[in-house]
Amino acid sequence: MGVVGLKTIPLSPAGERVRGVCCNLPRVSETWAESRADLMKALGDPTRLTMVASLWRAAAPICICDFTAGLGLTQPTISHHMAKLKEAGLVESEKRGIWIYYRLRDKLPTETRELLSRLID
Amino acid sequence: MGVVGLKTIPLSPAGERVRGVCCNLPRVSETWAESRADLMKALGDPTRLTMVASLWRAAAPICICDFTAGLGLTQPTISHHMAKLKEAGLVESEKRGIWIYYRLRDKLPTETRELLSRLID
DNA sequence: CCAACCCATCGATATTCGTCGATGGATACT
DNA sequence: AGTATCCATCGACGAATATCGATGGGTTGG
Repeated sequence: MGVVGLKTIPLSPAGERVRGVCCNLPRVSETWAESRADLMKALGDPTRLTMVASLWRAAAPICICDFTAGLGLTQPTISHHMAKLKEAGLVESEKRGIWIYYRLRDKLPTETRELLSRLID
Repeated sequence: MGVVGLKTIPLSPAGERVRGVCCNLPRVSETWAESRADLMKALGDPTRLTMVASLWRAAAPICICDFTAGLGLTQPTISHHMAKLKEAGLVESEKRGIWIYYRLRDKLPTETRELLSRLID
């Protein structure tokens, strides 16, 4: 439970595999795979990736209307994507007057931050 | 074309935004977003991410049947996921006898390799 | 030659996803 | 008060996706 992997080493007379015998996989944590896949999924859409890259590079926080103007998409669509980014823990928001300012999350985990750095820079 | 971004800087008397005026976004290449999002999408599934991590850590190449045994999924399903990884340029295969051995692509782009390193290690 | 194994592909199905229009709440300008 | 702007949410719809069973082509061992 929690780890995927299996069985014993495959055998063979001449170093070849044996029919019907599948060999052991490196152990990979299921919870790790779940959570990281969720992050990748959040970044797995061109619109969302563009938004993240914009926030990554932006000096000042950005509003929904800015994205709506910049990418050729409707306001509900941008809002929907932003909600996904927020749900993935990548983005935080702050309401000021009429606007809601979005920025990359301040307390981003180091791994995530470095991953974004590799991805965007 | 090819770049998303826009317009002029927003103005305000007291440093605040002006209604109806959306400000400029940092420039993000569309082709970049498309291709990177495709990569993220390939990694955006727990099963595929587990397979990639296994291949990343594996000393020797792995067969479909190994994954079929290790993850609780059908052979067509594993084969389907592997095809997506190959289509994303992450994986290459070599047929030897009955088996088809899969491994992480040898000539993986440096960016991609470093990204996988940040993601998995 | 036949049986067993490995694998890709096809067809089908249920679910998720991206997008839009419509609606309504909140805030601010006149 | 009335109007305009910003935004989240809802409902809907088509497209993409993950999964399976069935099928068939290769390859090997008996």
